[in-house]
Amino acid sequence: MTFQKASTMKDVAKEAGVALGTVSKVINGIPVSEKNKIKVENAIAALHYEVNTYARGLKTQKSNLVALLIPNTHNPFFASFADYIEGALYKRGMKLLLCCADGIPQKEIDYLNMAINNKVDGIIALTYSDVGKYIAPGFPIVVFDRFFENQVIPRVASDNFAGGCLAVEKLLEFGCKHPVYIRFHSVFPGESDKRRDGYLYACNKYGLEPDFLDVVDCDEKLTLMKEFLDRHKNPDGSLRFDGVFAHTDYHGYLFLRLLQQEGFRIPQDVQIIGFDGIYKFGNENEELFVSSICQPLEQLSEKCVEILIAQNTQTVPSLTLLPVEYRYGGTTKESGRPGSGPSQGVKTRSSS
Amino acid sequence: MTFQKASTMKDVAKEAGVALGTVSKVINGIPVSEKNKIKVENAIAALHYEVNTYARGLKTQKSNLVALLIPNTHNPFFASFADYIEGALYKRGMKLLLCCADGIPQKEIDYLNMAINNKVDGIIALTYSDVGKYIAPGFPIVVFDRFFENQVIPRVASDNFAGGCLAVEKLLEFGCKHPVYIRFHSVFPGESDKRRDGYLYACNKYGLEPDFLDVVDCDEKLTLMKEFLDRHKNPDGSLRFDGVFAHTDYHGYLFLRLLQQEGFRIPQDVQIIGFDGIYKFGNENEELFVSSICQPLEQLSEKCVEILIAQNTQTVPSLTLLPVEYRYGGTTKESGRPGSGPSQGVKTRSSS
DNA sequence: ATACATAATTGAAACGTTTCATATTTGGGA
DNA sequence: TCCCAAATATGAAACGTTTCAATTATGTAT
Repeated sequence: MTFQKASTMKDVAKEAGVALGTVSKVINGIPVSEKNKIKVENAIAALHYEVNTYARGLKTQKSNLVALLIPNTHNPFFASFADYIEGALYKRGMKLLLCCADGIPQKEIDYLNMAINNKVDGIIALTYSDVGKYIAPGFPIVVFDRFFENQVIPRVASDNFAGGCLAVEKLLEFGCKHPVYIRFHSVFPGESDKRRDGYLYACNKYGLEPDFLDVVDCDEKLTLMKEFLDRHKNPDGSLRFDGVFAHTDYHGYLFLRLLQQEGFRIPQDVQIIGFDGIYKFGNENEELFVSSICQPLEQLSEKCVEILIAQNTQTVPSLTLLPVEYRYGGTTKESGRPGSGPSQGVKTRSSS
Repeated sequence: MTFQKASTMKDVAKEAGVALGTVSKVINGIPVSEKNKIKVENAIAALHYEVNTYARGLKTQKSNLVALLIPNTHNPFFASFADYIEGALYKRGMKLLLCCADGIPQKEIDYLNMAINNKVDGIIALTYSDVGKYIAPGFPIVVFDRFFENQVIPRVASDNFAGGCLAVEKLLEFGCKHPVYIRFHSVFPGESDKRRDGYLYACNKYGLEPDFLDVVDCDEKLTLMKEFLDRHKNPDGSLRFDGVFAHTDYHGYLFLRLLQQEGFRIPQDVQIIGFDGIYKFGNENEELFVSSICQPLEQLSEKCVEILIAQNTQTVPSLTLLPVEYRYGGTTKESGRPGSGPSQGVKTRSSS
């Protein structure tokens, strides 16, 4: 268990009494006579030989390293995404370089260059800037949840449009007559813009009047929500809407609190459906913050890795959409759930 | 912006009309005549030269890579820790290899070896197994929040003992007469065990009878809590405790819900203080889940990186404790806060 | 103008792999 | 026993850096 001097393939070759090339073959699983294979394996064990990643990388120009470029891991959505990506890579013997660019375009570009310098085999990006513009054509990359002009780069995302429809349909199913949509969006376009399209489509389909708050994200979210709320109050104090489709669970949760502060009961007076499927404490056996259109984050992550790797050997679809699903989170009037809490079993992920 | 053929130092030397060694000096910031410096810089720019990490690593045996070995990033505590570590490394021009071992000892050891094989410059570990046993003496490593026999490895943690005391003192300050302690612990020892010691010490100091639920973590947390609760009910249905110090915010939150389900009001009937300082949606401008003894996670992360790097050149303290602080999270009766919510400004981290 | 100390530059060697053209071994058939 | 094709083994070259001993340029004092 000591790593005193770090033995090399040359040492192994000498110890085993074979040539360098033979050792290389054994290490890389290339057929070799049984006799020599055993000699080499014994020598490797005896010397605690470990492949030197740098020497190998220098020759092969492969690293088994993938850079994940995301804004941060404080946000539970990104955090879980990172975890699933890590797992998907680990299964394949690959490693994850974590790059948190805080959503700052310049930092995203810096990281991109750093990753390329470090000879990563590929990049999975959830960025605000159009990273495609800074990547050599053909360099393996997958973009998650974002939409850019450059159609060349493969993208993976949830079916946000279907999610927007589903949110409306669920609200209608649970008895809503007037679902509104609330959104604070980034200045950069993204796949999630389709949630709005889905909402609008569903409104049209079911003969509803679209009604929404859709502004650029800012620090005055509460003020804007309050104004929206006030605009929708009848003279008698009642509301002119009874359902909310929030662009994200977080927005839904903010609105939930505001409504509660104003004395409205959730879900009795107003039902809320968010988007993402964020669990409290990041624990999938916990409650959701709000009823939600849940993104299949684990499958999305798996897909990202799959497509990243596949593009080395084949052409991959330029857009892959995975289906979303509605899940109860306490803010909807589901039949059989009179506002009661969810599961009782409390399994925890490793906790601090 | 094309990376056609990836030029080398030799190309740069030729282009600039200088020797290889001169190019190397310019790249590594070693003094060179102004004239040559300019020639080389121009050539580098002209050829879009980028250092090859593998060639460099092969010579220097340095990678500027640090492995972070944690259970996962779903848990917001670990997720934020990872983010801060990433930031602290980025500031120093270093990169983060993210290793999520799910708290499985064998996986932790596997990752450890992988990291060493990949010639990381150091490891920051938040593990369950005693990784020190699998590391060559002298290999740069910092252990966060864990306590192992092997005193040789530098450890960083919050002052858990002081935190345990502080929790009791705060509960007393807010009017509690009988604070209990709730904990579901790992089978592995850790620095956080000191929270219990702090609780006991404070009980003794203030003449209180210690009273706690302290069992190994399992899936029956709710059942055990319910039993604990029932054991502490008076014949009239009132409780024999009025304050709870929960080992983590999560445990505090579970107990909070249970108490609420049983009809107790928080904080009027029972006050709760957790530990960690977990924000909803990982957003530090959001609410805490419960009032909490907060770990200074950003400073802790910075300290980990600092100590990891320092040990290359100097002896570092074997244990570094950082102070914790109490923060209001809605589950305590603070003067001036009659159960009202916290801040109104809603700044968000980059959100999906 | 010369000598000498100092500063700057040079390029071969080495880091530990993989690759591949060449050499050696193997064993089955005559 | 001998030959030959097929299978296996060999080790030099190359990957792109850094390092360092040797060389050359520079500038100062005489």
